[in-house]
Amino acid sequence: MTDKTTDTRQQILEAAVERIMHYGYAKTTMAEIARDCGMSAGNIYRFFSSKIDIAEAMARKLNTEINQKNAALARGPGSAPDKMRAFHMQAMHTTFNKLDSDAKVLEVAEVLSNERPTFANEEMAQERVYLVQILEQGIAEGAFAPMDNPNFVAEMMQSATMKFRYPQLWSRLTLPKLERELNGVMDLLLAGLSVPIRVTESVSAE
Amino acid sequence: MTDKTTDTRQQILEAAVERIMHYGYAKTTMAEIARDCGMSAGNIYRFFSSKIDIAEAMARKLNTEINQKNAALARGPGSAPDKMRAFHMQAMHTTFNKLDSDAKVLEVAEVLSNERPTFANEEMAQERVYLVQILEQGIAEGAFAPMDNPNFVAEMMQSATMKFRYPQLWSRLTLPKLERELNGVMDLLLAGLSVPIRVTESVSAE
DNA sequence: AGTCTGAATGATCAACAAATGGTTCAATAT
DNA sequence: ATATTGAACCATTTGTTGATCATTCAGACT
Repeated sequence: MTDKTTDTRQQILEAAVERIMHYGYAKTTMAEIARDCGMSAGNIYRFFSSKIDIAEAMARKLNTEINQKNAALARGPGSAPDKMRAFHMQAMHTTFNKLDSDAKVLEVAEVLSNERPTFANEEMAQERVYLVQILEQGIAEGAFAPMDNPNFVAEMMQSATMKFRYPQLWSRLTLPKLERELNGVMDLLLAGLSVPIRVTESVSAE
Repeated sequence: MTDKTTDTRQQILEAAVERIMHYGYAKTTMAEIARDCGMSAGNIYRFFSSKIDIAEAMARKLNTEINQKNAALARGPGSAPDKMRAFHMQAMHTTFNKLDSDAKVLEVAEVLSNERPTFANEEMAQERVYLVQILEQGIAEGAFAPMDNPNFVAEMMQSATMKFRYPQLWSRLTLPKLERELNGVMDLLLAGLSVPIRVTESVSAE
């Protein structure tokens, strides 16, 4: 399990995280990471096929923590509507604080979304797993009306709360104002979930 | 009413629109606009206090048309929920087509949102006037539950549909996919509007 | 007086040169 | 054979210098 290869991969990743968090992605060079690990730059390519791959691995690691928090929340106690609200509130707070405290994370996020467009989609899909759990709990408890396709509804919840994902990119609102807005939007959405939804046939089905 | 000053202002604005639409904002110089009007660059400043002011006037003019379409839609026939859906669908289509057809408009929009941050807010507020009209019609007809503060609810509708305002900035979705998503979100929101909303007290009131 | 110009100013931009840094790979070490 | 290096390659970035352009304003024109 703990073979040398994964060990070295780990070491490289740690060195990269250290530097990237301190100096940023662009300012961190492969040569520096290599020096920190006592190897040559070329050798890194036996463990990661590119610099952006290191960033992706780093982001995956960070997201593991978030996913665990989300899993705990989805599985934990409380009514489904409360959990749904808390879920989105937590997501907003997490990104708000991350972007607020160190801009280095933002830089990595931007580079990743440019170079690895599918990565963000994966994360969204993962998040939906937990949203669907909450939705299903709500249906079972009678708080939400039954629905054909919980995953689609989860996607709609994500769409409707998009503004609160990258708060400081859209608006220069303060956290309290964002909280009030998100609560307002959640009021509407949760009310919507409590009622059987008349599904619209697409204007232009594809 | 038609004094010379406003005439000249109009002439400058038209010349600017012509050039900006053709060559873009950055590539259009004050000297060129002045030449088109048969005057010196310095003289423009007797009519507009800066280049960005010209762009703002231009955007105001464009938005007048949009506002008229919105007013017509809000006042026109149809049930409130249908109109609410059509309203947001129209907004999405308008920006999608604008950004798709000529990137020049996007450039002006970007410069404006940087240099005149309050301008976009004004537009949003104007749009809300029409949203409130639709909401009030819906309440009168019984399609929407009564609400304390229609303007706040209109704001929430705007927040929840933010993703569909600048479609190509967020996602690389095609128009049909965006339509389906927006319809899904509207299904949720309209269902929410049909039910009396339990208003949440802010987690951290400010 | 009120209008307008064109030169002066300073900030931003473009273009080109130099250096940097991601990536590859033939040679070397183990 | 496998692991590692370091020089070489080329794309991107950085630094520098010379325009260009928005903006101002002292004076000219009416």
